[in-house]
Amino acid sequence: MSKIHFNGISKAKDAVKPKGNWSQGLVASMNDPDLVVDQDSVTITIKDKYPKAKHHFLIMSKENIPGIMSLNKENLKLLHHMKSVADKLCSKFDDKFKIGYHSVPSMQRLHLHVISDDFVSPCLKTKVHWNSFTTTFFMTSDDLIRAIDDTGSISKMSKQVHKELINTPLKCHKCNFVPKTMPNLKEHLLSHIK
DNA sequence: GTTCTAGAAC
DNA sequence: GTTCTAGAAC
Repeated sequence: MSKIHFNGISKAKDAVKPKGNWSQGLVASMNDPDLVVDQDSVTITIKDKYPKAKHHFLIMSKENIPGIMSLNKENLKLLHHMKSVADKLCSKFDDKFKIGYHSVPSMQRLHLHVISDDFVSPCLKTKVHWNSFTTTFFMTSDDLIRAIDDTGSISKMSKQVHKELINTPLKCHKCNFVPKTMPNLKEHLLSHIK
């Protein structure tokens, strides 16, 4: 009887991932000409790589602000400007839009979601996706600016509330329909398209 | 954030 | 048997 020995070659984990991890994906997208649609001295507007609706953009800060938890009153001018950029972008379309921030963002770098409220897209797949835009997990730009104006910072959402919001039972955002499954919801959403 | 997929739900 | 969800990813 003999033991099997690893020879050291089997674990080549460093060779597989040459670049930064997934949470830096948006920063990488800022340099992707296929995704950038507009920019000015302080913001870059990109198309979300995995759009959750017919139109889904991200207004990003060029300044390295990690996320909403890093904001303070010195950023108020920037926040108002980002909202202004979002409004101007929306005016190019007939669709109704939601403009706001995720309470617990997954990706690094401050980014404002600008998303049409049809939510018809192959990339919308999970309950997490749905609830991140249709519950209070989605903080409107106006509410976020008001919070910074009032208190000077964004209070961190508790793990408990985060979990509850993300696990909220599916419900249509436009009517009282309660779908049983995500495919069920996606089919229903088509009925709200003009 | 996405991909993959085991096993729960149907 | 197929659909769908939910957790790991070294």
